Amino acid sequence: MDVSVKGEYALRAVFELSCQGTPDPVKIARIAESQRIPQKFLELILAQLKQGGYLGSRRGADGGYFLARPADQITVGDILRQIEGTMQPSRRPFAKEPADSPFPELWDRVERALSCVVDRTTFADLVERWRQKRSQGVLNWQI
Amino acid sequence: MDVSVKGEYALRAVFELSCQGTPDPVKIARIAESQRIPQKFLELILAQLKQGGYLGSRRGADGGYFLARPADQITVGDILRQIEGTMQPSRRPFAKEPADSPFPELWDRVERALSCVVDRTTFADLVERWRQKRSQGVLNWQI
DNA sequence: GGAATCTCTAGTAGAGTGGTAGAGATTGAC
DNA sequence: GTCAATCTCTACCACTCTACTAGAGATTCC
Repeated sequence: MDVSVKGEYALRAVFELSCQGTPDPVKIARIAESQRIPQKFLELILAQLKQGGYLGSRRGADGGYFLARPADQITVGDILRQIEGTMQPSRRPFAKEPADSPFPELWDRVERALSCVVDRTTFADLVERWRQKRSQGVLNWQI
Repeated sequence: MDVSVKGEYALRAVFELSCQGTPDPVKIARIAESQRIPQKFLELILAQLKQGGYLGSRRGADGGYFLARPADQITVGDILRQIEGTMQPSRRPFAKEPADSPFPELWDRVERALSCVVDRTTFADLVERWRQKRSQGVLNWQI
């Protein structure tokens, strides 16, 4: 019931871009450093997110990646689905189950519950909550 | 974001025992057959569920496994946690994250949403829903 | 005693995860 | 036009984990 490291890296990268506010491209190297993600691995992840239409990029000096649309129009669920492939708890046509079983309905419920969180949380929400927490509470200027 | 095959097998086995109604032990071989689970693999799973206190067993002729408590006192979440270890979407102290990040809170929300489904669904619920569906709708007597 | 059952310890093939390596294509600055 | 900085593409790989399998041992009931 867990998210892969790759999925977490993807979320952190998009979060980093969402924090920028500006549409200027950010270098892979910078994202890798500030989010502590292995750079070559991050390259693959960002390419995949670009393929999904969530990011854009520019090559050459002053190149980098940027959000392809505003942060309030990208959800956590979008990114997770793009990286992990799906969100269904059970996507197995194999593990032969008796045709008549109570579990498909259960998995539907689980998926809807998950969806309620991840498809309603945008990166704009994440940035906002994070800024609020920073301004009120524990002061920690690591980023 | 998925449940392992082992976890599914565990759920199906407990469901099978819950359907019995009677406290008589059911043989591994019978559960394996009716739920189409590889028998030797199922042995390991049932032993683990017994360790967790959800099942009891008896050896010898007329032996088998049975629920250690009533089906309305065992939840889907109990079984999943016993088999999968946890339900947190992210349990990684490695993947070094900046100390100050919006994600732990997100994972908490996800876990609570999941919990709402799996910790409130007992095996008695599953059996009841399944019986209702059978009596009303698609008639299918595979089990 | 013996048959039927659970129990315990090992092992294992294959897929998947989490990377790394390096050459190539584009861009911007000079 | 050249050079440096950057993204892009293909390939590879070590390690872990998943989903099993094998087989001998311990109990129980008749």
